[in-house]
Amino acid sequence: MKRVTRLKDLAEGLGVSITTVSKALNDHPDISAKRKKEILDYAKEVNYIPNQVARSFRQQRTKMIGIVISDNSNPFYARVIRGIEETLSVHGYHCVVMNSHEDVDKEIQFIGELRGLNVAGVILTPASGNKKSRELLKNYDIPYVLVNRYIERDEDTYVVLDDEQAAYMTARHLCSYGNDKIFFLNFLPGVSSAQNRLAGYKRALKECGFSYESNMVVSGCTNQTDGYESMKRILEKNKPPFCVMCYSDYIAIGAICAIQERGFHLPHDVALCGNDDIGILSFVKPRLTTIGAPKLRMGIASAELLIELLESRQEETEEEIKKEEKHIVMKPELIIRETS
Amino acid sequence: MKRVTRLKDLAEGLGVSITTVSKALNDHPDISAKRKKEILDYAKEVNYIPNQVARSFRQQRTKMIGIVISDNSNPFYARVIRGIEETLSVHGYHCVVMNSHEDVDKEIQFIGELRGLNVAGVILTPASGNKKSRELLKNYDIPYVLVNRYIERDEDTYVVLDDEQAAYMTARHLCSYGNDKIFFLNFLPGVSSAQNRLAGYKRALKECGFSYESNMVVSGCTNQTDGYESMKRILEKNKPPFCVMCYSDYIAIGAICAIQERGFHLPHDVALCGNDDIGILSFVKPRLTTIGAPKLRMGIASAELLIELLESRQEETEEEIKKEEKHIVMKPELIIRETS
DNA sequence: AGAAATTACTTTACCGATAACTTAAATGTT
DNA sequence: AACATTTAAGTTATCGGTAAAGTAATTTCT
Repeated sequence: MKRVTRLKDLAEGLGVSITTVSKALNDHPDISAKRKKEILDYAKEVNYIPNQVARSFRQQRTKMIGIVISDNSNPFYARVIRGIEETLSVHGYHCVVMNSHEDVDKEIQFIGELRGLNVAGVILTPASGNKKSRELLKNYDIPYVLVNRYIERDEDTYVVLDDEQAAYMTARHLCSYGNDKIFFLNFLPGVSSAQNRLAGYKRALKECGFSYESNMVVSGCTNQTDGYESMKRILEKNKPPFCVMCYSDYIAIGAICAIQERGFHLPHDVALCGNDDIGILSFVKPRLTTIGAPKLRMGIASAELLIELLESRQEETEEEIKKEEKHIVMKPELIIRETS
Repeated sequence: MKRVTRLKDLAEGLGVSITTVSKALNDHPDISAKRKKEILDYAKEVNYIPNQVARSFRQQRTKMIGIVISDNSNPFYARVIRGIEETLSVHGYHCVVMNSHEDVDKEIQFIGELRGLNVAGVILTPASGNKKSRELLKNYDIPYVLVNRYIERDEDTYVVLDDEQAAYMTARHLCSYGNDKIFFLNFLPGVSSAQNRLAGYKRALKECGFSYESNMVVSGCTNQTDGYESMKRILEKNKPPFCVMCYSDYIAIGAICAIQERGFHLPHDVALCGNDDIGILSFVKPRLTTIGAPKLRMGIASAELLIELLESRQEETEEEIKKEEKHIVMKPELIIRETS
């Protein structure tokens, strides 16, 4: 079987020019309906697949989007990524996913690599409030959307959860236990979501007439092990009953493990809440009280925002670069189950 | 700041030819050490990033690898993908990850898209034993490695777990309960790993003198919900004590939920085993007995195999395409915890 | 009817990098 | 010194597609 991998092969097979074939495949009005059909049929018959590399090269823009995420092994991001991918694929885009593992230097390196790949845009979960990433993206003139976290509240285009509200709801809920000890196992302090959660936590305490004590907040928990270790340390110095709110379900699982190991019961001795509502835990006992986040919708929304940016850029002439930044803040939902 | 995005800009800035710059950056022996340093320094100073699209186009091969995985939201694959990505990135490759969601048609569509992207190679978790995917990859002349599953035992290059042995070990372990009822919540029947697990299950039963009854095997379980529903149905017709082995930890979690809802206890009433040893569950009570699979190593091994294929292809002249297929079968490890 | 416009194509140029080929100067050999 | 070889460049062609500019043939308009 002769290999048909180029427009040239199609053109020769049909006895027309390369441009005619190109225009026909791109539904250009220059080509008559009859010819168009003829060419499309032939292309299909010989299973022609256009060379995206050549096309990207010629057009100076690819249909590739870079996704820099802090941790793809977290089912939370797996859902977000799925939303992104499915939305982008409808528009003919593909994704290169990179894992920064919360490392800003890696994040910066990845942005450089994505620049080299001439990606059309980037969706980024910034590893911290470090402005270098934004600077690079602007410098390289790559449209971007931040997801789940922002670098600065009033800059950029982003899709986040209302973290302040999420933490506020959780803390208010825990306050109802009438117990003034509410520990907070928080995430990395440089990250916007962690900062907003802390703010929501403080607001709830204040409203409920509890005093904020910084030694009740543990910063820097990222995974189950951190949750487990932090909880163990808390249990060494504090006797239940008390409450615990966790930045993520992952942290919560580790904390629960430590609590149960000590022989305490949820929610009787310790009332505990997670955050994210990752799917697998809905089947695990004790069923975790958590904050439901619209993970898939966050992914979809950020992809849609990015596509908007890309399309507006197509239309606009050099003069009028309308810099409309959009901030989408999604509503959290408190899901009360068995641990509180 | 003047934009320096092309070799041409570097060449003009330095007063040398484009080719000289290209050769210097690629460490070609033509260029003198002095000039090379001069060019490299300048390129670094102005933060030149080579245009991979142009390079890929010219060289007719990209540094992009397609990964078609059946479900990236499963932490099992998240680990495998991480191993793949980290290994490939060392060799300068990037990854396009696509989710087939166990749908062969999507898988086939993706392979076509990857062909259009001119990927250098593909790592694939085939959604079934359907040979079309292999045919396409061969037809398109794309080097590929299968991971976690194969299409046919003696074909292709693949990295899998010894599923037969994994199921055998699990079933033998459960046989020791002296209870002749061992239910098996298995995966999709078209998938090699599910077939091999069934074979291992049968071998263990036979060795232990138990008879194989097909109504004790439930096929087609893919997630927690399937595990939950299947277990519920089993409990309607069967009274504990009995044993259950699950194709995955996900299925196991669903099954445990159903068992506990009925008020039965693990492992006293029901002894149950999962498979995969996904990280999050090591902190969940009751701690699941499972099969440890070297997920990261499977990813690394498949990436290394693919790179081998790519490099051998570079060296070999058209005549001698040495078709060495490699099959890597990794050893499973039984991790006995609290559910058995 | 003759000019203008439209249709349906073809020809040409080009995107950025690199491989193959060429050239000029420096160096080595007898 | 004459010629061969090596070194360090520069020139040219090219990958596959598409945008822009050209060109005949046909249709429309006044």
